[in-house]
Amino acid sequence: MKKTIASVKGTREFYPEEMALRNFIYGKVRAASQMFGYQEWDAPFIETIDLYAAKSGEELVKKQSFTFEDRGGDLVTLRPELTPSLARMIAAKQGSLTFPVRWWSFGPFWRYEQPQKGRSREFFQWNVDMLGVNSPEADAELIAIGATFLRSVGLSPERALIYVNNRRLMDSEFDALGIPVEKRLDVSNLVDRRTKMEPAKWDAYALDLGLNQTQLDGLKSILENFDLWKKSDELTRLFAALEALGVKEYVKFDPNIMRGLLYYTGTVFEAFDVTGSLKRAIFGGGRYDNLLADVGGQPLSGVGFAMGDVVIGIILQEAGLVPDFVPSPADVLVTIFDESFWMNSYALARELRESGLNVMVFPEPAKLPKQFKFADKMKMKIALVVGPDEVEKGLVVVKNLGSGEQVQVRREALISFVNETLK
RNA sequence: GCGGAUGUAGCUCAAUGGCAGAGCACUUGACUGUGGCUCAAGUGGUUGUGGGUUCGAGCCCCAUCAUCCGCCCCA
Repeated sequence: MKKTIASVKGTREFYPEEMALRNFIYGKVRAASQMFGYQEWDAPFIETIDLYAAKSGEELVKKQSFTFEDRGGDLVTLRPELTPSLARMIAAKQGSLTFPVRWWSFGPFWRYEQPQKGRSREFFQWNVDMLGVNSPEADAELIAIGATFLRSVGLSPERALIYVNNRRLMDSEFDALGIPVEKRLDVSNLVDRRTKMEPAKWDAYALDLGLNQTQLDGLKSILENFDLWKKSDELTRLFAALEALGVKEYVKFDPNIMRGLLYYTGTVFEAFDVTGSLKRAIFGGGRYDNLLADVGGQPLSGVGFAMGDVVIGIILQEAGLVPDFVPSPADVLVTIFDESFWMNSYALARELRESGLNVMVFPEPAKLPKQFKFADKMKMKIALVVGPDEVEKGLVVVKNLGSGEQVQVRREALISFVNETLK
């Protein structure tokens, strides 16, 4: 190992190959968002710690945020999530914005966690939100955007599913069991852990939280009742809308989906890779009714979801859904025959560029085999040679690097010939 | 914060406590106007770092750093 200064723990370096994956995801995310008429926006990457202290969980603020003192002595934080910034920005212009607001964003976030598979300290996240409409149909639209994205990257419903539940439905079920309001958070965590714990231990944990045996049995029957949604008007309307939107096959009701965030009040949903080894959610979101009022705005209901780039990137790669990496964005290499023809090649490259082609010229005279080898490694499609014979006769050699065929073309016909070859 | 594993050439990895190696990649040549295939030669190392044990450490011991996997947490 040479002595090099290491990158910061938990960050990722984007070599061109990784950058291509990031841009692939960004392109699909943008397409899905824009297809539904959402506007792109962004917030500051650094915020005061107070913004998160108000509403985000204590764990997030105290242990998982990159927080430091600026030169003026204020505590600032690299943003760990976007929603508080969204709430502030909406609240600040609440009187002048045209509602419903439909916004999407894709940008960097930081969380000081232990890096492992599917999780890094610096990552990109897609956020999509609609504010100003409170209806199951609006919830369905957000879910449809997520499903549209999954479909667009080639993840079929056999591969990825969105599980849906509703906080209000669960609350009324918990009421019926006589589970008091102050135990809701504990029960919520309990439900979240059900798939991670052995059944006997989970039972013991439940009783330990203060549930009695009748409540435990009742809870279990709720969590195993996949027809429970029929009791909820909201979910009945949600599924009708999902069918009309053409994404119903991606969505399943699951009473076990709770989501940790405190601010969700109605519909909640999470997408998972059904077959893969990765147990982490692809994206997740839900309806939040109180967020705007909590940051000082007028009460305003919203619904949204977020997707990190790390998990979806791994899934797409493992599923072979990432397009082949093309090293060079240029299709054409102009070789330099020798020093006396150097400027000749530069001028030829310029001429081709001005016609709209992406053209790379070898940077200096070198042996032709070396230049061809370079073009081959960069997976370029065409190499051009202008040597003494060609200049004398007004020709250019066009070599098709895929087939190996090469022909001499009159210089005046070069651009149309190259364009034809590239088709 | 806790636990497990791994650090040797640019990459993937070998090497009973006894001369630090292979494949791929790279450079050159076979081939002075043509890449992929083949063959040959060559370049490339403070074995993550710092200590210790030993006649002798890539290997054993201690510490430390980094990476990976899992737990916790997951807004």
